[in-house]
Amino acid sequence: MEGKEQAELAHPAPALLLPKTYEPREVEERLYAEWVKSHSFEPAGDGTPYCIMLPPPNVTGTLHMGHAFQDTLMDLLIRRARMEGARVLWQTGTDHAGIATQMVVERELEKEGLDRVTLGREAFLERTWAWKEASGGTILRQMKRLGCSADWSRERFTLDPAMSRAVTEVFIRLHGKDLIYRGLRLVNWDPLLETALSDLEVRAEEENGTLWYLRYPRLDGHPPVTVATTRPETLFGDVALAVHPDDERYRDLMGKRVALPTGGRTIPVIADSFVDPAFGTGCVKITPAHDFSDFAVWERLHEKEALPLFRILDSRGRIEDPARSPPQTSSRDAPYWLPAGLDWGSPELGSGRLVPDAYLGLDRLKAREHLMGELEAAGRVEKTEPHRLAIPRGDRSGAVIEPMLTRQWFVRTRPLADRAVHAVENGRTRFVPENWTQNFFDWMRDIQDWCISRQLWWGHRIPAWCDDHGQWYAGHDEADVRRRHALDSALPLHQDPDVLDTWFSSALWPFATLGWPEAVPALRTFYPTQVLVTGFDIIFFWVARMIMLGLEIMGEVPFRTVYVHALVRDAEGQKMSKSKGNVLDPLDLVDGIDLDGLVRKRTRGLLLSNQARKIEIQTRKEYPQGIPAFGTDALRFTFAALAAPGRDLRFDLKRVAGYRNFCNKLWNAGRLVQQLGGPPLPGGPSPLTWNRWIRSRFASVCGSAEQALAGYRFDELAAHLYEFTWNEFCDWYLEVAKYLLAPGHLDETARTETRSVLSRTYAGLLRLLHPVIPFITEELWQRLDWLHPEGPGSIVTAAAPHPEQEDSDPALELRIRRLQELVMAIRRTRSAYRIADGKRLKAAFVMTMSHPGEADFIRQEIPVIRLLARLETFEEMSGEASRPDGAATIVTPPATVWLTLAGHIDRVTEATRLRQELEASSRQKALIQARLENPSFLGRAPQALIEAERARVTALDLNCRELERYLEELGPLE
RNA sequence: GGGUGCUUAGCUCAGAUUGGUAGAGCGUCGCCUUUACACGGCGAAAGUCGGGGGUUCGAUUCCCUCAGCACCCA
Repeated sequence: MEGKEQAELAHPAPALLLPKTYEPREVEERLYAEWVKSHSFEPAGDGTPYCIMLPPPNVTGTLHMGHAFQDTLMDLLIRRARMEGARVLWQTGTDHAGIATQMVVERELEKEGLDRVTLGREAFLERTWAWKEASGGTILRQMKRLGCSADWSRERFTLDPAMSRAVTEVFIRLHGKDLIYRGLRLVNWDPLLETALSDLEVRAEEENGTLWYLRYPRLDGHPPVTVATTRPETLFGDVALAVHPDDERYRDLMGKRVALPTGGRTIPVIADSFVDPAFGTGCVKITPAHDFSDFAVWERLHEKEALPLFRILDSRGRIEDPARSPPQTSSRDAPYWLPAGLDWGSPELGSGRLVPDAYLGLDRLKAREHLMGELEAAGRVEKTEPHRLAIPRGDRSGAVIEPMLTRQWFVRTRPLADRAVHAVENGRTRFVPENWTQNFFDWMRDIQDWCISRQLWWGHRIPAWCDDHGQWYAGHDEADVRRRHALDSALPLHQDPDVLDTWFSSALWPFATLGWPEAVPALRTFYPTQVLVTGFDIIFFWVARMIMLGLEIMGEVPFRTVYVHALVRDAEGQKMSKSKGNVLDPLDLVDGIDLDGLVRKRTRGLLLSNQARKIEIQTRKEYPQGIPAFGTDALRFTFAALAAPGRDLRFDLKRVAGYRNFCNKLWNAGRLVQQLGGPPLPGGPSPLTWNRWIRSRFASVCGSAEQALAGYRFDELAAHLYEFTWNEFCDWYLEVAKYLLAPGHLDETARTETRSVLSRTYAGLLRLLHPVIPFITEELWQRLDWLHPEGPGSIVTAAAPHPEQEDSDPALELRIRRLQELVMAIRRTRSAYRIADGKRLKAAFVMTMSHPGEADFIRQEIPVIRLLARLETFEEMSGEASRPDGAATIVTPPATVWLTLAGHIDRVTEATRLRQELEASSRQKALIQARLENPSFLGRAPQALIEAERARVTALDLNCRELERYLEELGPLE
């Protein structure tokens, strides 16, 4: 850079100077567009591959705080890796979210007076695709506002043709290895959505229910037996009563038959130790098609006891009678099983009528009411009592889930889970924090087969065809099926109408997005990926399944590390939810929102008006001013700072304000650098104390940052960056630099050197901060382009700063720390006497006995100490000197200072101040002395510790004696 | 019922693979329009580290136990 320009830099024209306050909004949109335009986010170079898979958000989704948090952490890792020179891919895309999306479109249809059945499958799917094209990109657009540096050119959607091919191929392979099978089993059935759900899509909450005690008449003339149930309406599906084998009360009942309380059908009484004799009457009804534990009993005993199995609810949860019209499902075979010798006409099955006419077609709850009325009237109800029970509800629809007997497709998880467990045991994948490993093992050891068929239309159609004998074949299409299985072209085949669980395709995300089954370079380069960043709530939904299928299909785990983060909650620790009205939209924190806008947003679409009122009141109280615009960087820094290991994190708006201030601080440091900084010269240790010090501190913070990142401690990373930037660089170095660079304090060489170190350190700091706060650092980087003469360019691809060994100077750091303590002690004293900062005081000092060697250093730094402690003079006195009149005494390790306070000093304040310090010191001294007098301590504590404690006592003792001396000099207080 | 985690300053949270001196942000209080920044500067107050017991020379940290809270599984 030319000398003339340099001079201008030191005194930039006002127009060129940065504005006083950082204004994020304009900066962010402009810079993001530039980044995308210059392909900054696409893999480049030939460095080590580094890949993160974005957990694909639902196409129906909008960005919530959890996403924003997660996205920030991923972007931080990605940006840092890019600056390390890695070949970086952040794979992005969305998930088709079968149920959620279908619900959205069905609701739209409903408004038009249509429904999907009248529309037909083809038209419905067309409609859904149209919706996806129009509205499916919301969440990805929002991610861009957060600065996410994903490779948008590689965006994928789980229903893309290429993804579908991968899904089909995996299905065919697993089916061929008998890892996918079709089975008659109980599944969780959502009667509102009319589909099966996996265990994980069901939430059980305790609700108030009733326990009904029903009388089942005995056929042997004894009084009826009483059975307690929470689901009386399922009695039409009863196939037995069960008691505990050791239950003496029912000894004479075992093996006998009883009648149902209505309808007259008879069932046997069987013994099984699963029955809890303490629950109800100790005798329970067995309804295997509608209860998971009853089904387990049936599986154990149906052969021995000749128990049939049939269901009495249809897909919408209405009573049906399998004896009259054997039930149909969407698949080709019926969900029932009859033992040899029984058919629907047998008397044991009600001679063709399991269910009385009056109940047919009634919804299950209606049927319950009706039935209880009837039984009450017939004297079949002994009593009812209130009962708390866990009610399962679909996490999408909220409907009460029915355990329902259906035929579905399942993944045989046992062998896959075993390999996944091995992979984690062998460290091929590790969890961070580690304690999730145990959680993962526990679930994997107990894993149930995974029901992957869904009775929906929106999704990957199951690539399986059935012939008329119930034989199933998998293939890419019908022709492929015939070819693979050598089937005659005349054989009629019907494709399964169902689709696959969305999570099935999500499980293939890590390799399908990279191009599998094609052996493309991206797949070779980026699989397995480095790290998966995810919440613990989907470890089982997604993480475990990706590991299982990754191992099965690719022969290798999909990621080396699983970083499990906490879930974001509101400031009170409540889960954020629309119905609670405590949701924060991350973009409202970025751009700000006024109070009315916020209220409108939170109450829109709520069903209950009193709920809306409550939320409005609460919102107006909590955010009387609405939410100010904090900018993306402030939000990102907050997320990083909150990312301590743990299960949940409370999100407090005040934190964001604090980090907005931090950004502004950094910005204004830039203003000062703009005024004082000079062209950065090639490195090498500086001859000047403060320059050497800041370089040493910078090296140290670079090291700490590296270490924090390696351990995924984003909170520590944020703390280190914050601390260095504000409390070291700004508070000390910039203050000193201002002084040093003022005219007349340094010779030309030293000036140039100092201006260089100032610029070099600030530029390094920007690079260190960039992964966390990309926008402001890029803006500063570009506006202060002379900071990086090696080329204009964007900070996105600048090199990450690393600790430079030659910069590190721990001895100097220690000296400066003592100097800082001296300065702070003087400031404390000033503050104790309420001296205005503007007032310059005179001070004198004598070096303390314990640090005579520091004298030269302190002498040399007298001008800086005068500046920092706001002293007019700071003169050394000889060791024998005594306190000047009207001076306060300050005792610090390197020196004792007399601060002239003419007019301010008063003996009471002074004595109090000194006495307090003396008390603190002697308390500490006594504590350590006691320890040193304890023979067990001397005998057993490590020698180094003992030495250190002795040294401390000596220092404290010196300190105390000094203080005592000056107290004495003050004389007695009257 | 089984399991996991949490309890540290007024609030929100670090710290515990390695036991010895308790940390941050916000808030509070005092002083200050010092020409980078009032989204600022300087300073201060504030903690029996949930209760009890044990191990240890020494426990906020390790072990046991109790209480409260949260979540997961049945």
